[in-house]
Amino acid sequence: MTTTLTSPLYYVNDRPHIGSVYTTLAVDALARYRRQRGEQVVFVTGCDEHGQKILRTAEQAAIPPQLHCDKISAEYVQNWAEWGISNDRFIRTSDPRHRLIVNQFFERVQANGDIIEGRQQGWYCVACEEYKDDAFSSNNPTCSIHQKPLEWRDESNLFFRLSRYQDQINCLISRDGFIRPSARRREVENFAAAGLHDFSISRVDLPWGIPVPGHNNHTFYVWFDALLGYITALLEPNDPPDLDLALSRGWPASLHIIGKDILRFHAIYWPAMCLSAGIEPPRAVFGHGFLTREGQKMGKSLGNTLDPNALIKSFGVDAVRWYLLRDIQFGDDGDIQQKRLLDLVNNDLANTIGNLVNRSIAMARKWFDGVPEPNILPDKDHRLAIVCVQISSQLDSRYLELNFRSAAEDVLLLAADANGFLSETAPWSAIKDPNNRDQVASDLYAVLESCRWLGVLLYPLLPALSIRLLDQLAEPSPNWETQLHWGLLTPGKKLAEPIPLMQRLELENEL
RNA sequence: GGCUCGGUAGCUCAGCUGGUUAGAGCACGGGAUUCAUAACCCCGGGGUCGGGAGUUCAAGUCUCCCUCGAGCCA
Repeated sequence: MTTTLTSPLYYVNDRPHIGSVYTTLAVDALARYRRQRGEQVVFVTGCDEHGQKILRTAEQAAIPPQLHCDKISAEYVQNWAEWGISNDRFIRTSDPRHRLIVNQFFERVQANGDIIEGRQQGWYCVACEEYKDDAFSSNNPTCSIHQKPLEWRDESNLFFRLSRYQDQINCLISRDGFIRPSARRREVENFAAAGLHDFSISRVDLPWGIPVPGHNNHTFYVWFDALLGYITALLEPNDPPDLDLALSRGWPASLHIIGKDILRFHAIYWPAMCLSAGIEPPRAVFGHGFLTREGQKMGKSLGNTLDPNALIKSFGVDAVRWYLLRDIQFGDDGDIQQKRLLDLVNNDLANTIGNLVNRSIAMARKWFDGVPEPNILPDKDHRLAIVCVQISSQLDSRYLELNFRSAAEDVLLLAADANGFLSETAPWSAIKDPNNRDQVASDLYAVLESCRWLGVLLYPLLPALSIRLLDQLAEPSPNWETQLHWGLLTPGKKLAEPIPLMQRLELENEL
């Protein structure tokens, strides 16, 4: 049984920005969690490369569109590598195999009688790649999102008969857990309740797209082919481009994680397309919120965008990843604040967790030359053992809810408990009396074992830091199925000198 | 214009089906400690829960009106 998780396929109109990093980090955390829980995960990401907007961008740069796409998608690939993203697939919709999958899919939809010819008239926003229904009143129509003039279009297109799926879509979107978070469900329901209209799936005289079989001059509308990228992506590297084969590799997707702006495409259009082709719709769609920066929308015109590369350079991957997942309720909008990023990273990662590991190993080395070996190992009733087990079981429901914030807080609780335990037992005082040596050994063992749990539990949120932590305990595996048992840390084992897990960040210059 | 979501300590937010003196983290102030990355631990100040009216023995929690913010649809 395969679990397919997807990020959006990012539009290559522009370089990767913090918003796509955010989404992808979240999918990554979930994917890592699911893998640790023993699931066979296919984590899909990639690029959406067709459409008029891409063509124009390439024209402006005076390069062929394919070259433009190659450049931008290469940046994405490199970016995800730098951020440590564990995607299993990276699909590009200009991939030749994708074209054949789209054709096969289209044949099925057409065979089902859901493709009709029609005439599309209206004001079109190239930036949105969408017709705007509300522009007729104005005599100088502009796109409310992009503040750019709309273009009048009057062309005969192919339409997908979305209207036939009204009932099935109503039923699907009212299903509990299909649209998440549930707060966004109503919005989609209202849209559907207003009546679903057929939508055009082809463009005329737009060379940068996949040709529609049997219809000269027509290429597929970007969205039609882009969504299908989720299925093409399931093909393994040497698979022939066969739709059924692709589907057998992990369809239906367990979850599409996307920004709230494209919820409608994923919750209505896409499932209807699947139904038409006789394919099961995705199981669920999660629309997360948008990020602002210091209280302001980010945008190129405002000149306040955050460059992902600059973030890595200034703070490092762990710090940014922690901050985004830890401080912003996944689903809600969130505000990125530099001071808060520094505060939280320093408090949580450097002080609470990093220092705990550091002091524990230092004590163990100083007095026991490694992991202590008490006469009786602390057992499952030890207060820290109870906390470890309780928190790890709680984490399952956190990830089920995609509540990364609470997951992070839970893990933090364990570190705080271990710190509190150290203050209470004060090994540094107790050790002065030789009679206490065995008790100190036992206490320190419990703390080190808790550190090991910390490392394991932290893995989905902070894979790099998790591995660094476990390395210092000479316990390399973050596997949740095998490692979440109390007492696996080998007594008597030598430990190397601890290295701070996370350097405290200094407030240098504003980003 | 219709609809959705939100407005709780300086900041980010918890507060389930209404019920003891409204909570957490960060920030801030004080204390304790020295194993540790001046880290950890303890204590504290700080909120008329956006505003108003109503229902109720009792409302941050329900109803209505207003206001502000984000968004969907026209």
